[in-house]
Amino acid sequence: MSDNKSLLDIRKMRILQAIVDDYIMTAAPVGSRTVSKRSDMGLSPATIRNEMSDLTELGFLEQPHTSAGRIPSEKAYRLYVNHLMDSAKLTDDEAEYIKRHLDTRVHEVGEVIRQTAKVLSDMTNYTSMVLVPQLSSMKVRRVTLIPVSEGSAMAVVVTNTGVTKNAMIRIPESLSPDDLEKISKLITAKLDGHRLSDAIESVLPTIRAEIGEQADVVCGMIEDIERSMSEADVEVVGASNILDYPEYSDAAKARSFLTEVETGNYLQKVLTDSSDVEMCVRIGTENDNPDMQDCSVVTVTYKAGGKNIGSMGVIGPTRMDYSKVVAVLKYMSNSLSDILSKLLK
Amino acid sequence: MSDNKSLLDIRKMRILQAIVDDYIMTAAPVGSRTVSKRSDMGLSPATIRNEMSDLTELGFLEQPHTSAGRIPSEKAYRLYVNHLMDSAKLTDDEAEYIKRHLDTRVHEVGEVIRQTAKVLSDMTNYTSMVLVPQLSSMKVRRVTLIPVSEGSAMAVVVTNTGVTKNAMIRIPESLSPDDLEKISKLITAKLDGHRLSDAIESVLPTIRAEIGEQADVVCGMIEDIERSMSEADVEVVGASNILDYPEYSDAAKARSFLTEVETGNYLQKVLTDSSDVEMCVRIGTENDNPDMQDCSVVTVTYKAGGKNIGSMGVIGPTRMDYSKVVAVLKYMSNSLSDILSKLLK
DNA sequence: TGTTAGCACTCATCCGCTTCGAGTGCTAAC
DNA sequence: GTTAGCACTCGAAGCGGATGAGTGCTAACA
Repeated sequence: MSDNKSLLDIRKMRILQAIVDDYIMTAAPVGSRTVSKRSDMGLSPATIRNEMSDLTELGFLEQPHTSAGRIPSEKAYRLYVNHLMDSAKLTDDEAEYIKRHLDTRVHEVGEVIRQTAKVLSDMTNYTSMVLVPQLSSMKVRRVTLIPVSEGSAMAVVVTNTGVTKNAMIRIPESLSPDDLEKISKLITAKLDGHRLSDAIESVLPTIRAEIGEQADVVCGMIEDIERSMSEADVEVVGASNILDYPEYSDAAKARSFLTEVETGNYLQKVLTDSSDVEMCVRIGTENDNPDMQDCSVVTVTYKAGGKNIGSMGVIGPTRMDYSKVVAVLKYMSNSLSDILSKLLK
Repeated sequence: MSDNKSLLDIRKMRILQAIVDDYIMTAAPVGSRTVSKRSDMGLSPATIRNEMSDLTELGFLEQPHTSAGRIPSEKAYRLYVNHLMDSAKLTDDEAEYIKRHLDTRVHEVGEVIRQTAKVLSDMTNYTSMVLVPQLSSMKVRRVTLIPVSEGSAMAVVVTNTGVTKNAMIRIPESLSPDDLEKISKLITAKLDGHRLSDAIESVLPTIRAEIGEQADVVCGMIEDIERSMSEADVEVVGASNILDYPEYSDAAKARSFLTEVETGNYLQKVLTDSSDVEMCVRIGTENDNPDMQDCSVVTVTYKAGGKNIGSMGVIGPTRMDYSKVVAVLKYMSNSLSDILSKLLK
């Protein structure tokens, strides 16, 4: 893994970097001549060729056929991401663009998340995804049950950070609106300050102990609520951007990508799995979903009040502009964290 | 419009029907030989050719080039939809499939709508869309305001049919949770039995008259709520199905279709515009959105308690299997109406 | 010993050519 | 009114040579 770097002398690394840079831009196999001209190393194509031959043998480059140039392997992208790419800063224009489009006057979390996803997709021209802040990590401040019809109610949970989520739950038909109001107050009193995920273990026994008769009903509701709330919501934008890239000009390939994105299962999995890693890059077959194995996924986390509360990411072809994507994501992570920190008091 | 029919004798109509049927299946220009064989009219290709020549002159057929077959024009699809197609019944298997997948035990409206969209898309292999039942047509039963953070609250509206919707609204920072509870009860009392859309005109003045001091605050909230609630929600499924059809093998074309579907503006417009027409078919340029002018959109309404409360539809290439789409939509409209009528008491 | 010019070789792509065949439209005969 | 026959059109597919980007090897050079 980290051996990769030591296997290569500086010259090989610079050549590899030049090749990856070029391939990311053009999507066409890169020849020795191009590298010789582009990299200002003052080496002739012949020399470059020798080095490229070595790089191929080492598994960093691949040859579509004898007389084409070379294209980077996944191993090359991995090295590129870890050591080679110059971590680009955003231009002033880009930073300005983000500032302008992430409207800080918006006062609803969901709206901010949607804007973030939109900006992310617009700036990178790849598919973006943002995990809506997850309740499980926050403390409950209030639970409200609203009667909807015979046997069903809507449960609204508000957290200490002001994030809300709601779900329909089934209730015994015998409960009156007044009963629900009482139960709301009871549950709020009991859960206030606790994490929902902890509630099952720590709070339910107390309730059972304190109120004899209807304890089962109330506990059942809390379990229902906990179950509904632990489902992750993901905002996805720009799925169709993938059609701009020649590697997806094959309709079947585009289709399987888009279908996977539409269902969102894998994206959700990636985002929740990475929601405690500041930055994470999955390249090609590092994705365990077969339909995503010629994509790369880059994710970052975002915070509120110094604590990770969600993550977001970008999906594109393995030949994506990692440097730009990383720069945009880092910037956006900070912006979103700032906004949410203010918004969530 | 209805002249179209009278312009054509029965034989021409049958030939046209055979051509459209064939083209819908194959997406390839249809030649006289094929029609002669497929339609059991006992006519030679030469005769068919004469008729096809007439049909071309009348604007029902088009010729990609001299030596190809003919393809139906939009005018032909229109005639086909209005008069020609045999309104297929679903097979027992298909009806069975729908029954099995529209789980009537589900007790949440949103879930039923999502299932409906999924089934619609799976059965037709086109893109489906379902308008979530709109509050504006229903009567309010309860409005609940839940404090979320300084200055903002969540408003949850429950209607007489048990449909719910919620929105974040801004509130004066001075309001306490108790104030909100009082206001909730006040608003509920005032709006109960009224349509939200009527509330502005009929109820606001009463409120202003009755409670002097905080009337402005309350009325402002009601207006906020009314605004949020009147936004239509659409569930879209199967956008990537379009890539299965050769007319969208061009990446640019597929892209503009998918982008339009992703934003959903046009779909929402179509569904709301058609939400009082039992069935509506828009063929090609009958769509006023330029990106959708080689699609067709078929919509139907659905009811609860005998009253239209929403609509759903299917989007595909102009060469879509209208007969099947219409059959599926009609069946689904009935199923969904039944389910919702029970669900919404 | 590392670098480079030179050169033969490979192979996808392009272009022009031909062939093929599906389909038309017209005419003349039934 | 219908149909067989036939010349004609034109895209699609197949073929062959030219093109050129790119390689790998060798031999000479600093």
